[in-house]
Amino acid sequence: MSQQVPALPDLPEATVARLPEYLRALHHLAESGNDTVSSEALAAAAGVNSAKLRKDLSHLGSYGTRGVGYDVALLIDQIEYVLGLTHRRAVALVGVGNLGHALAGYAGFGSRGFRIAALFDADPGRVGEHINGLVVRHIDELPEIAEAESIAIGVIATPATAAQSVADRLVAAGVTSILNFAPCVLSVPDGVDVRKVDLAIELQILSFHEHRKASLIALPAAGGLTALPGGLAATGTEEAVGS
Amino acid sequence: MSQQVPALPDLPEATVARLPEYLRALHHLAESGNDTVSSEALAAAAGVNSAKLRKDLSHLGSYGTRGVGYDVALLIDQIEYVLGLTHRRAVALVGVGNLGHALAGYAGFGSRGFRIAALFDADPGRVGEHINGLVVRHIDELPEIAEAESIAIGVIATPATAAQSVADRLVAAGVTSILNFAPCVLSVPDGVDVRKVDLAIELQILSFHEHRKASLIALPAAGGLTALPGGLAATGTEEAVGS
DNA sequence: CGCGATTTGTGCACGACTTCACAAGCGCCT
DNA sequence: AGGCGCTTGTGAAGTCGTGCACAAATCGCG
Repeated sequence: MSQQVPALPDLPEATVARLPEYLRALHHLAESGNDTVSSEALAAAAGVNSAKLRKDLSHLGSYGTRGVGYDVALLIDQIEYVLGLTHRRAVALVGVGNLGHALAGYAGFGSRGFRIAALFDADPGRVGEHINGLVVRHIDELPEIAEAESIAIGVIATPATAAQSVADRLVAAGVTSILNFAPCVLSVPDGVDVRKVDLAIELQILSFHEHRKASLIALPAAGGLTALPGGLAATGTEEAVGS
Repeated sequence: MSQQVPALPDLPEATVARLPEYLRALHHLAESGNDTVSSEALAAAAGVNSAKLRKDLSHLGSYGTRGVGYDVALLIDQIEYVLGLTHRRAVALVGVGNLGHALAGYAGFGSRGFRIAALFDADPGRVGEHINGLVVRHIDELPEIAEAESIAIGVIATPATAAQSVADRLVAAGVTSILNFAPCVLSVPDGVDVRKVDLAIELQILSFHEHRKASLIALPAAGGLTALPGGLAATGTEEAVGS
């Protein structure tokens, strides 16, 4: 018939979340001159288990060669295709305060498939400011610019109080994916994806582990000993990069 | 007989990751003058399912009242205790570039249990700079300052090339939790926790969903299309969002 | 040409997390 | 006091993700 390759396999979310990590590791390997890589080596570079990596890659059709490994360049193409990175996606950044300023200047976006196509803010005092070669527009201009630049992804870096309203305006302007840095829950229509990054939450999670570690030390090996699975004590045989 | 408060229950990781979200929602409710809240209402405010919320809270001893709900103030205390937020934790921030600068000025840390106690950079040109009331120190000073300030949490906002070396120095200085913004895998000894935030990865995950949505629209019901490796056909069939 | 070394792809069992559904508990009203 | 409505806490079932272990496939070499 016509096509062999499935258009876009339904990938497990967990796999999707790891593909970018593999991609980064692969680019690194390619720059180091590697043509092929084994699942073991790539897994180590990406900080995961090799079986998991093979299963992840198998979901997207598997282009490895048994006894040899994966072709680095081919795998890069594969993953970039699946992630939709075959062209640069235009991104709108709303909120040019402290964090937004930094995001606007972050080189990592440009080098990994994205182009910040427009900056917006609601504060007239900020409109007109030049950042990294872009001029800050007023948020009222969002609809036209989103249309003109084919923007489908928006980043919210405003205070939490403004975030929902900005999200609504982004959606109205045709944005269907939002990355939210504001510490609040956004409600959006079906079909719009939201991912959230909350810096304080990350620290609070670490704080929990600090607290737990401290309390474990405070309570020596006395009575309880509880349900600590097997001998988590001193397993010298550690090799995987922990995380 | 003796202990009223369970030392520290073993919480599922997924639960730990949601507790900060509940906490934020609770603070919001408290400011709005609510004394009690039902699991349904709190779940909505935190963006989760109410059964999940109840199960999460039940893990930490459950202080709800049937027929009424949860006491907001009590629950805040409970969660803050479990997360180890009963005192402000000192944080060291390494790397005062684009992103580090923004993080140093981010008010959300201060208002949610953390105190940025020191800024470090390796670039002598940056040492001495004042940011938000703090002076940037050279990274060589890390050991003494970490000791003096009892710093157990470190944030890495350096380029990827420097991140592993910074992590090693943080660990050597007694840091046991690291929040890593550099796009690379860190390897650390057992007992040290690492969390990673990669801004480009978040966008790439959104990009995948964009790609999938676009391909679903492009393919009404038909089978596959899409050329793969050899061609990487520059599919001009991408969205046109504004329609 | 066949053999052994190597590495992928995957069936399967296990564990973690989610969701449903409901009994048990609590306060309020009569 | 007793019943009723509301809400929590949780058993149980279902879903998802992980990791092991091994057969299948490929390459290099004698």
